[in-house]
Amino acid sequence: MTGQVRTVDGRVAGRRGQATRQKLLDCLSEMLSSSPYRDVKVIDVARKAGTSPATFYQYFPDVEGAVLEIAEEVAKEGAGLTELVAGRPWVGKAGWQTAEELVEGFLDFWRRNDAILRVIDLGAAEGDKRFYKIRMKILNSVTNSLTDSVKELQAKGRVDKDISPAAMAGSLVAMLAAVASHQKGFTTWGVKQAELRPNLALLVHLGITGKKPTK
Amino acid sequence: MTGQVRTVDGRVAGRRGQATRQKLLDCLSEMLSSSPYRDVKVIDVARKAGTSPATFYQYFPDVEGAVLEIAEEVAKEGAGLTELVAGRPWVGKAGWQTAEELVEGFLDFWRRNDAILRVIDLGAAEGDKRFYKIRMKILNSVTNSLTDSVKELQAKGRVDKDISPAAMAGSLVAMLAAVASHQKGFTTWGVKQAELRPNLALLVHLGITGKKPTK
DNA sequence: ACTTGTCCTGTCATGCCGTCAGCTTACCGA
DNA sequence: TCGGTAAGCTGACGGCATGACAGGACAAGT
Repeated sequence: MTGQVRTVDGRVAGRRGQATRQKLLDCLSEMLSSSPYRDVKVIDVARKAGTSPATFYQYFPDVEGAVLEIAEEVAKEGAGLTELVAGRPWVGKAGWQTAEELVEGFLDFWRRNDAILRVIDLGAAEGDKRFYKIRMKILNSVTNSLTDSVKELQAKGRVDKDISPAAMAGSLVAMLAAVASHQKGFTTWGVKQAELRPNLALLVHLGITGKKPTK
Repeated sequence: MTGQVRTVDGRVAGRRGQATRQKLLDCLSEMLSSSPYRDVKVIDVARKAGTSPATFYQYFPDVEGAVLEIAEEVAKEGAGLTELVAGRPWVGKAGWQTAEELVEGFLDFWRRNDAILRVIDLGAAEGDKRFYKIRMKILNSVTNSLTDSVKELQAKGRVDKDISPAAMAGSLVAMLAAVASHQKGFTTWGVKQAELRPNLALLVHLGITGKKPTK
């Protein structure tokens, strides 16, 4: 498990090579934000990076391979989302704040990386295991924390025994992800961000604790 | 607004032509279920339909054009989802049943059409207005009904005034759509359908009425 | 059989894909 | 300073999908 970056044909990449590789990744990332995934061509990425298509194929097997690379990076960042839930309280005013900050943090993360997350989502929905795994990695950080929170509340008798912590957490996280990826849609449809976030927080709070929050 | 089906070059299609066209749509539909959208090629669709690529281009400008066609059909079917909410009660046991049936109906609809809905979702998320419009058409049928339900309950004083009906309905519908499109994901992850549906119904009920259901 | 209009396909220019051999560049030890 | 070696890059090529066109096949009416 060395951090060795290798080319497709097995050579180890040096300083220059890594720079080129990174530049290709950056350009691909940018292209994903500005044009449909389906239309992203190797030749365009290469041109944008000021290199040739052949160079691209030295570092990545194909476009999807490069996308997976970017996705892994985002997944690493996403692991930090656990902080939004782990060890936070779910009672009283503090509980409401937990819900609010979770929503806030989640939506921001999604907006920062929306292009690549869209592609991950599609790949996962289409049944590609690699993308599915990455999606899990990102969402699990929050889902698992939320699942634990529910279990804890159940143990204390504050939440009904008959709800499934995993299903509840998964549903809520799926909701956050879906709303996040259609944020623009909501706004053009007439729902303002200012209305959206409190509502999501309310739903999260209701789902986890089963009670209305005390603001 | 005649129902006239036309070829790309303007001629009206006859019986035989319409049959060919429909066959191409069917084959495309099938291909979308079995392979990633990105990899669907005109030549494959044509081969599967027992015809030539040139024929495909007589009826559709490109793959996306044909996909939009299929999407419109699904949107028409989706309009019927209003029935799951319109005029249904949200109090007592009947309220719980409304929530359950909504979840059930929604998930079934999604599973029946998951391939095309995935593509619509992607197109919408990528900012394509045509796909966005279609997505709205499908989701609005439910969202608007739910929005009305919330407004009604607010008018009766049964729901807090400070929640935005549109944001709440939109969030819940987005959740249903997201969970639906990752149904397989949930199951391979260890959450059973039998757990998932009641949880979703619970969340819907909580979101709309603000109260736990009486089962 | 002939005509007319619909329907399909063979073919072609174009452009992207993915690979390879071979050239250039950087690093290093003598 | 000077090769030697490995990293890094690219031109060029066969292969395939695209999208356009003209012309052949076919059904229906006369």
